Amino acid sequence: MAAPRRLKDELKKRLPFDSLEQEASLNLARTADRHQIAFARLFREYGLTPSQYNVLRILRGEGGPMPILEIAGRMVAAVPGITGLVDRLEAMGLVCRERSTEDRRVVFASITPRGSALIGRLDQPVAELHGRLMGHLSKAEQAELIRLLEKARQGEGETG
Amino acid sequence: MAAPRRLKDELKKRLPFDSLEQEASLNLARTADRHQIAFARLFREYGLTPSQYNVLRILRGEGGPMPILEIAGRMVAAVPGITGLVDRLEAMGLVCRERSTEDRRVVFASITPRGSALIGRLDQPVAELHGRLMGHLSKAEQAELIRLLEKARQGEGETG
DNA sequence: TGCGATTTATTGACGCGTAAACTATTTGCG
DNA sequence: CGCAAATAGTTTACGCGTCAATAAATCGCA
Repeated sequence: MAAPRRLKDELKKRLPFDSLEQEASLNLARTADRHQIAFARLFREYGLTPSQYNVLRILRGEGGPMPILEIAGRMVAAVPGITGLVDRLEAMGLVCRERSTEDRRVVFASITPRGSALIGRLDQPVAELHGRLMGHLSKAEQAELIRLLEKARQGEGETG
Repeated sequence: MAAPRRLKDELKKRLPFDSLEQEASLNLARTADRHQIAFARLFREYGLTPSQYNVLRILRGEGGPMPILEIAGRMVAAVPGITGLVDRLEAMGLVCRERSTEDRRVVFASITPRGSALIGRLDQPVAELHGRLMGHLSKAEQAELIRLLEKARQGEGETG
């Protein structure tokens, strides 16, 4: 896997502070982490984790029952994690499961009125937090940030 | 905690897609996640998790023994998590612990030669991955992205 | 000096993400 | 039809992050 011998191999110790790419990369990670923590705190006030909120948002957006794997597909999460997530949301009464009659392998989940009410109460605070975290960037800056982030996401599907 | 009654409360259902702030926020989260996954895959090839690599980098940068809490302080992680992290790294022989003689509450950790060798082997691939993830942005774009991310990090310490 | 508060670190409980193995159901191909 | 392959979901095992509680050592102040 390692690249064949290169001069750079000899120099790889004590680089000054690597590269602009690395600085951008680390800034991205750090900023996202900070923001994520702020959201996690908000959600916790309502008894939810970020993942749980995410599932509820997806289900509300869908409007009706949705195969569990499709929920997983819209999240960053891999397949197996979704099971326990839905388990807990079901135990809280925020979603419900039902097996498909057509294909009995498929399990649908949908948001309950109670779940809907809960994230409804979160809409306002969530919007305000988005505003607080990003609002001191001008609209032009936000648009440029979005453009750069989208571009930054295009360089990561090509090694696999 | 909820803001007093506003017209927006009545309108809060079925917003089109909220705001530019939200779009920026979600782009940030999504992009960082994708990149983080790419790094996690790389680290796993070397038997490390991102957090473990992070600890090793910090210890290498420090050069010598370092109080465990100071390691935690340089990471996103909260205090308690650092213990198990160092536990495992110690079990792998990549770091070692030693109690301070001056203040016997303090536990120092330092990187072992084996730990140093391991992340040394990672320097090149890590740099290459940074390059692959960010390299298709021009230098000017990277600099602008860094600026915007740093600015985006300034709006999140003020609620308490 | 002595006792409570603070600091440093650890432990335990819980939720999440990931990989690997497994079950149940459906599909496909001979 | 019948059995292998694919698909949907779950379970298990492990590592990490967070909170709450605890232990050990030190500090601080009467």
